[in-house]
Amino acid sequence: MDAKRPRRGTPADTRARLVAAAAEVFNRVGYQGTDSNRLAQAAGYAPATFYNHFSDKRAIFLAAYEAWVTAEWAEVDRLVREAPDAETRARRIVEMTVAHHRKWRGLRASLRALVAVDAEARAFYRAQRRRQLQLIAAMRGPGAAPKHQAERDAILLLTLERVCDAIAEGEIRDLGLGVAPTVQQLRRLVGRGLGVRRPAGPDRRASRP
Amino acid sequence: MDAKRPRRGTPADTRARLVAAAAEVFNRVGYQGTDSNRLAQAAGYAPATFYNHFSDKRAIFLAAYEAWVTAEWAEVDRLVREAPDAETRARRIVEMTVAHHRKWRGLRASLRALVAVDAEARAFYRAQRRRQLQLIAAMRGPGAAPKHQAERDAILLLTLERVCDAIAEGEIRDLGLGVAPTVQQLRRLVGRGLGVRRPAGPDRRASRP
Amino acid sequence: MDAKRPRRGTPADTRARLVAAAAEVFNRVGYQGTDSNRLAQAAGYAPATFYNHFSDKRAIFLAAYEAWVTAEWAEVDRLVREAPDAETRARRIVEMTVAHHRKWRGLRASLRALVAVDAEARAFYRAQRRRQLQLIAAMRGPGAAPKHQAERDAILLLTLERVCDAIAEGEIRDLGLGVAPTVQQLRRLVGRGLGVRRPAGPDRRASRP
Amino acid sequence: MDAKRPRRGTPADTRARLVAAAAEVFNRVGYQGTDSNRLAQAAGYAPATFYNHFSDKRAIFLAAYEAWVTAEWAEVDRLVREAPDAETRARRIVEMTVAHHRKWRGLRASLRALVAVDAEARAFYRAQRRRQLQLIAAMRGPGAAPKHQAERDAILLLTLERVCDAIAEGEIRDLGLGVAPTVQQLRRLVGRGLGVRRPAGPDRRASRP
DNA sequence: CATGAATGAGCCTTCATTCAT
DNA sequence: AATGAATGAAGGCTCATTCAT
Repeated sequence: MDAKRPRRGTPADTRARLVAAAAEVFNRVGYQGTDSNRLAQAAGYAPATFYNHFSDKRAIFLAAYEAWVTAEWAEVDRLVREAPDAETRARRIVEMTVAHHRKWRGLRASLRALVAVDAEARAFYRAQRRRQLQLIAAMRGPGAAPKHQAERDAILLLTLERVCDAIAEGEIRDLGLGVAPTVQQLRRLVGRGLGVRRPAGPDRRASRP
Repeated sequence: MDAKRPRRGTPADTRARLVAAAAEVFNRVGYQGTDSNRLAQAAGYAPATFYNHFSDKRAIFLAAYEAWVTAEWAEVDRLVREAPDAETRARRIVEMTVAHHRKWRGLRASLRALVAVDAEARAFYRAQRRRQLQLIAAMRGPGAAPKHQAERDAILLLTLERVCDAIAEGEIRDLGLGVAPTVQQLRRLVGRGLGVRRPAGPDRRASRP
Repeated sequence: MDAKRPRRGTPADTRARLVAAAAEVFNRVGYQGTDSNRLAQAAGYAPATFYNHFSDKRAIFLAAYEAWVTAEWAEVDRLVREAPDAETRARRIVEMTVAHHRKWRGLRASLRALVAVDAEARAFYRAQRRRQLQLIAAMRGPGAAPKHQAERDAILLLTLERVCDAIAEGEIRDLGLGVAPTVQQLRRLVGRGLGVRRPAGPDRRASRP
Repeated sequence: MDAKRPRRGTPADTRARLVAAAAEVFNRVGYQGTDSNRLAQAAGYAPATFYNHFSDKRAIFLAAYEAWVTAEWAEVDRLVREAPDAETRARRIVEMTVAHHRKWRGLRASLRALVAVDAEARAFYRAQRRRQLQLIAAMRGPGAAPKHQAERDAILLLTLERVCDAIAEGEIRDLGLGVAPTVQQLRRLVGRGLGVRRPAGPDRRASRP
């Protein structure tokens, strides 16, 4: 686990190494499952070095979360811009979210636990959420929004997140459900939520009398 | 917070007092926010008494969770049976879920954190989840289920839970959204998910050609 | 250094053992020279036991100081009451003070250092000082006090203490001065300060024209 | 508190800046209340620079103490030489000592704590003390000294110091005593100790038969 | 069964000091 | 000489757990 001694780099390098190592450790063993000494060691540093860069464990956790959120958005943004049509866009968003949540499931779980208990973490988390909603609104583009569109968006976002967590954490599989159909349903929800007009087809709702 | 000395009752009484006190404490300060000595003290017992009834902190937490889930289900069950029609049923389920999540938001947050990290807690949680899905299936009644109905139900359940958590934790309010419209949307989702046939009306979907 | 495990006594016994051991350790290596773990170990206990009885190192230090001051006063009180005449009384007070300061010189040094830096320790110390001045006033008995008697008493008390510290710490000896003559001068000062009327004799002052 | 970067001067300049900054910091927060990194920073240097000039924290403390003692003596010397008569001299010595102790009370408190615990600091302190006693002897001038004059001088010096500390630290005030009367008594003691022959007057002692 | 003093392993943090530049 | 990032040993304190009563 311990990296080689990378003594004497720029502070920014050291900080980045600490954050990267911490993200990996938090993701693997959880926020409560480690301590600042181990995080330093995982990055190849001595305990005190940690405190030259972060005031405490929470601070590095929020830094790791921020890095993660930034990376995720950069990708969402790219996907949205490159998507040839709305349906592709919805599909890619779901795929990307599932992949991200799979990779960072431990970090995400720790995040929610911390948010529940720590006011500063909560504020930070809410700020990210607000930006996500703005991104969704931007995707839908200008135009007369139906009533309660903001609340609908929030519900969609929470659903996407929660179901992707359930997939990532193996909850869906453990319940004897299929991941592929679940993802398919998610795509439908996201497509509709973002305004995809679907053609008539083998859809349950469309075939109703 | 410390209860008066309730010493000497049946062991079952002691256990029940410990669980009740623990539920309250966990809900208030979180799983990580307390320790077994304090839990015993909160129930009016000495530290060692705790270990006469539970192997460790996780055990009492799961007991508290089980009690909570049992209570919630008893109420859901009653609501469902007493509801005069499907729409009322949906409304009551949402209201009850919001209320429960509001009251036990701290306990729920701790639960998810523990589930993410602890295999036994996870198994326990999954078992509860399975029973919830069975209950939903039972509500819809017998009959040919459309394709992927189980996955749809799971998504609905997760959405209901996650959005109720967001309401309970103040996330909706902090995002500048309305709780009432959010609840209204939830009712619609639950109503549809459970098979309510809605009359034509001022609904966006209904106005499609 | 470590005492045998005296497990399971009354809390008061444990506390008393901790205080006694701490007084000895503080006196030997100073307040800064030890830590709570070592204090517990010196009394034969585990680190955590310390914190069952004291909130921190300062708390046990003040407890040790209080015990010391109480013991010293009990002895002063006895000496004063048993002394057949004022001169004997003065002699005994000086002797006792020298002996006490010799025995507890390390503790006293730590006390002054702590008082300089810690407000609570200071308040505690001042309270003891006030009682000492009251005791001196009581010794002199009722009657018209000359002007500024309180200030004279305070100076006398500080002088007695400081010179006894100098004797106890070896400062007098290191300066090439005699301890016996120093003590003799102190006796004279204390005797006069407490109102002894000395007969004419081979005293410098008495021989003035 | 951090000084601007004064880099590059003679080593002696650097050393002097470090000592001056350290004296100020020690006086404010005590010897234990700071560390070598902060001392360097307070003087505007990097941590390692400290170790280019001093072997450890104790060394710079003793340097600061030496500078202080030197300054104090230079002033005492001047006062003594300029004083028109013995009474004025006594008054000025007391005033100066009070002022110095007021200004440097934190440094002095740390000094005594260190002297109690550290042999080298003790030796250094004793050397200064010896020179003070020589100065006092010189003040009194040549001539047949009464018996135990050296011990009397030491007691006088300790009394002066200790009472001035009590004034500087607010102990006198906290005990409900007057600073002015205390200073007045000190002047009397110093005047007599240094051989002032006081005229008959409203003094308690003078009224003796 | 209930007690409660005692435990010991270990987490969080600091600080005097070093070393490559 | 000055730097400043890095260090590692250790101090202060906590907590899940035990055991003799």
